[in-house]
Amino acid sequence: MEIKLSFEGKEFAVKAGTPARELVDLLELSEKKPLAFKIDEELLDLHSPVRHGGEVKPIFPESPEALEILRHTASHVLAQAVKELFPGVKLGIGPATEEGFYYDFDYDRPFTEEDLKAIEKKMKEIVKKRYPLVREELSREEAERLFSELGERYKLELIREIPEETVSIYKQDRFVDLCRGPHLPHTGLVKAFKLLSVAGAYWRGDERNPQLQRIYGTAFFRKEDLKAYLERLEEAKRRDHRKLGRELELFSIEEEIGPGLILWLPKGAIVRKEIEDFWRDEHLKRGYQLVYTPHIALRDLWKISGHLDFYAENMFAPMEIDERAYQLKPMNCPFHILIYQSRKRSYREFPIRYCELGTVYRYERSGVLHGLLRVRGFTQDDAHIFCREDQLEEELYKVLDLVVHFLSVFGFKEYQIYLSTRPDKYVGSEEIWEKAEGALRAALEKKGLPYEIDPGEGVFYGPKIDLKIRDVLGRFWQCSTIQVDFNIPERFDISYIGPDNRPYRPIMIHRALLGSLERFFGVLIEHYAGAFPVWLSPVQAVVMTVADRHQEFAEMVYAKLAEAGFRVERDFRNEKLGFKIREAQVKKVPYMIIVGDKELENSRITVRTRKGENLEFTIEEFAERLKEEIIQKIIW
RNA sequence: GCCGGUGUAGCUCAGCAGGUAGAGCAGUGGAUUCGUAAUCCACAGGUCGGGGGUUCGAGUCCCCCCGCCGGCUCCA
Repeated sequence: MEIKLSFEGKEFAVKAGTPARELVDLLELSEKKPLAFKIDEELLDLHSPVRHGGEVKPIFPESPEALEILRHTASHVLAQAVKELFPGVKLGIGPATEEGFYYDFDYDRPFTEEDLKAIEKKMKEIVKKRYPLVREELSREEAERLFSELGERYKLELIREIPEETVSIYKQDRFVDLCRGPHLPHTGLVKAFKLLSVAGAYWRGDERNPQLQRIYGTAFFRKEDLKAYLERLEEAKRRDHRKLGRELELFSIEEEIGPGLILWLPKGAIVRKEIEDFWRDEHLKRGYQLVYTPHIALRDLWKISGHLDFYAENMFAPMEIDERAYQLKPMNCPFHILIYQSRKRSYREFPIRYCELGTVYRYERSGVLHGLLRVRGFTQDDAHIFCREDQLEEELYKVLDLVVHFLSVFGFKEYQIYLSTRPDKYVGSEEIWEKAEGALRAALEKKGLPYEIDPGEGVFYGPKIDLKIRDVLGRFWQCSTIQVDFNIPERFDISYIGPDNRPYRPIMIHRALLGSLERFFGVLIEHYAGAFPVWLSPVQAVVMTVADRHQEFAEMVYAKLAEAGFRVERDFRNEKLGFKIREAQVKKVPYMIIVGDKELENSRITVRTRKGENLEFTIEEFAERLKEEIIQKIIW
């Protein structure tokens, strides 16, 4: 059978099953050395047979697809090295990932740091040998025989689940692996790689399965790229909110209090206060009503809401008071529902939007806790919107609009958006799910936000939109979530009176924009590397004297700024100026106001920014600048 | 929860093969009055995560527990 290919406007035909490497000469690419081809979106390495026609795109080391191929081959090199060094080791899987690659191994003792070094050394030898990768196709029986001879029980398990009759394997030197590919032509191209860590990982990600040892690494075509990546890791370490949180005295987590419970220190609390003020103002402006609700409620409330059926494993255990069981709240929704129900509602009131910075407690398994990003007690910037079905789309649009507004104020302009659809375990009719999913989709499209579908990942009570924000290092963090809920209105049997004087069931939207103040704060710290914009800075300016004789003037400068409402501190200590500047710099204070002889003389102040620029102002001019910067929420 | 690592002064860390703790920074006191990232001197500060055990003797060895770190599973 002939297969038609096109490349740069020219038409070619090859026999089905022709190895893709023959295309190199056919397309006259031997000079440029492609690593693989893409034929109509299907990635095909040089080892694989051409089976489908279409537009051919050669993949070179610079192509974005090439890294994935490189890393996949790197994982095979890793596996070969491990098998040679540790006979008896069993292979799991070894794919490329976003940032690198890993391979899972089953071995009778844990791998150590030293093992990693030895493995790396062995890998370098394998790379040096430039072993060609060879692809073979086997029948399922042949493959089963091969891998059972090799004692690869996990591979056998995989083979048994492959629907096709033939499977492919890749060989290099004496190493064989069940693999779909694609791979590099030979191991010699895996030049810049590094093993990073070992960690436990359950076979097939299921905690009922045995736990394997996963070795993580990364690989690039060029040494410079590897170096840049490792530097980025270092940079991420420097920005770690747990480290900065301690250094800048923003928050702390104390063993005596318990894991996952946050103390907001004064410097962190002021940042939170600014965020909260902004949040409340924006909500009130947009027709939200502010509410407050308790931290605990009778267990029965959680029965009605369904949380005990669907969410019990995430809730703190009940406590008994006056012979009645109470539980800490993991969510705010039941309370908002009861506020809704506190009197009869009319369609004229709609939409009703209740918002609350509500502190919730969720039991998270000990191993998942992480600084501010994953905690057991946190404050959601929560809101519940009650509306009619015909208002749903409009309300969702407004919520999206508000999210984008909020996030961009903090400097987050890029998002990954996921629309999660109906899961296996759900309440409500299929029809209503479809309607809600449609409304979410329409709102996203109207707002012009690109999104992906996350099938089956919705919460049991309704579909949702999750929004992940990209920080300066290119990492994504989930904060915002917008969920439609058809469960709770039903369970609480809430209603409103329509124009025809008959009761109707409202639809409820459940949404958090920043997600939780704790997590958002953690992300912000890392995003700004602790150097907050002026409006958020715990200390906006420090007035520092050069010598004691400048104190009087400095005190006046301080008083004026403090009276104007700025967060100013005094550093009149008997220390050298350089010392004071260093300290303010380390604390990431945006403005350092220097008062010495010169300033006294001409009644102006010298202002050093934390970026190192020197500016000169009258006090009034500087106050004006600060004010503007705060109002505009300027980021620098 | 699971696998691996780790836990010494507020912070960062040293403490070799078991002989009853050390540095820098921070803190306190003093001297210095010095203009853009660390002035000098002195002092104080630790039940070495907790409990049990081995030993004449344990920060160092063994066991149990707790926290933290890297992952897995889960998630705002």
